[in-house]
Amino acid sequence: MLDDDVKSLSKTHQRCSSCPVRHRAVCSKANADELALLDTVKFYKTYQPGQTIALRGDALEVLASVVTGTATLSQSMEDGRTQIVGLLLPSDFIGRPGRDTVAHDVTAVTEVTLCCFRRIPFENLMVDMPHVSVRLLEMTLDDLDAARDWMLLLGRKTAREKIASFLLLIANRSVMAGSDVTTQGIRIELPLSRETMATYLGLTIETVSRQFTALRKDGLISLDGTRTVVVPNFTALSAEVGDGE
Amino acid sequence: MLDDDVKSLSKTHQRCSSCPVRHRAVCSKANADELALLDTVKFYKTYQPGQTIALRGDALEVLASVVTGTATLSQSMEDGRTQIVGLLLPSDFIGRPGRDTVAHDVTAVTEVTLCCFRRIPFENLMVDMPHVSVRLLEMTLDDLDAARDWMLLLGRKTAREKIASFLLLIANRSVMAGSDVTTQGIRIELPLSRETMATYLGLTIETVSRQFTALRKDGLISLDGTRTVVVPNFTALSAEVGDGE
DNA sequence: CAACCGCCTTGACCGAGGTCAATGGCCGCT
DNA sequence: AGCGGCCATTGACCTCGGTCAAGGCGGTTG
Repeated sequence: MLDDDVKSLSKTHQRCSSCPVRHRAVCSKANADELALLDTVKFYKTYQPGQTIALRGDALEVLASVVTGTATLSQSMEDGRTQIVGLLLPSDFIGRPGRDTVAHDVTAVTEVTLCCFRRIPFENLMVDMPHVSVRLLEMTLDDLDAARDWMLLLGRKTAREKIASFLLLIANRSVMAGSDVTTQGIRIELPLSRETMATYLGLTIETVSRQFTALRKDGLISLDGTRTVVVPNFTALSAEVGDGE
Repeated sequence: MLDDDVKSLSKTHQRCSSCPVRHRAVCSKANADELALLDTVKFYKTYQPGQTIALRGDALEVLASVVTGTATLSQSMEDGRTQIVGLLLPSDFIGRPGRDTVAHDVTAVTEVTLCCFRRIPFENLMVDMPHVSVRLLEMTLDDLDAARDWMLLLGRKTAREKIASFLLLIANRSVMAGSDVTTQGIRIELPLSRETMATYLGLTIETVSRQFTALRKDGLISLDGTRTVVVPNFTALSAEVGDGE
């Protein structure tokens, strides 16, 4: 994973103390000693939008935390049908200790910066970093819950419910990140194109588009350009999701 | 979780040495000391087919390994639409250390026997059982992979592909468990009713039924009663799955 | 042995969402 | 300004799988 031949990537080393995901990533519970250990094996890499970060079946040499940007985890069939099985956002962890191949394709959506650890040294250090392994188990359990919630969406929700669920997911996140909440409503930037959303939601691009216009005509959202959505009434949109949030 | 008031459950204590899942469950890497620790907090419980083992939102007081039988993990919407998000088979682990509520409904499909651990003592013991925590992380990562594979099935596969995938899943498992492989083909017992399969595959019961007859008419399977399937040509059925197995 | 019940199958119909194709905006480039 | 590329939207049509409804089959009960 993490192809070394790519021209566009930069390698820098940053202080953990100024890291934007210091308090949420796999290292969030690490003490000073543990951070010092991590520091000995970590390095940064940057990927451009659309760039492949890793392919299913590749040798798994590097584990990483997302520092900035958005990436996708996806799974494909031979005929090209593909399903995004996870969104990777800042603080999310990529790769699995104890495995030697990559399980899913990883692709950069925006520009992505990773904080990387070579796998073998990281695994060896894990026994000396109990807070890191505990945090990793915790994050993996969270990912598992998220994956299972998404299974309900993929298997049972209608197109409209899928779009509403997705918008609320992004809205919740961007509110947490401290974005625009005005009297006009909540203003959110979509990190994904229509096509990527479709791949995430198990829909086609046309259906995504049609549902956006349907929600707009029903007054549940308004669009400012193609990537900015204003949600005037959060509760009204929540009612479209189908389940109890 | 694990309702204590139910009449039909039995509580026994068994020797780990004769446990059928000793080499695959969360305790599989435990040494003698660790097993002795587990022994101090473990007890058995049995549930009848259809019985609820735990409900989403319940206080999570007990963690458990499935010893025998089949159970489902499921997620429901207010209007009753439900999706099975995981199958629990012998050696699978239920519950998550570090959480205090149940995340998904757990239901017995067949008679189920669990090897239970009270959560708090188990969590406290975890620090003294490194092999158990490592194994738990490993199993959780496997579950996550399985969940993500299932997302591809739910989001992108046709009804026929879903059924074929499911049959191969069960076939693979029953071959591993050492079941009937004759010159007539592989004989498999379905652990689930049509309805439960439908809930697992994101289909309706009618569609499941129709696809079974379609596969039968195409000579890919033959049915012996309603719960026994014979697969004469494993490779031919594999071709119906759509992806590279 | 008839009545019943749970589960499965089959048929007729319908509709949500996929497919195919044309059109429209936005932006950078010359 | 004009052109071309990319992405999004819209429309017309079709199909897969859902819905509704009617049996069928096997096992159990009186």
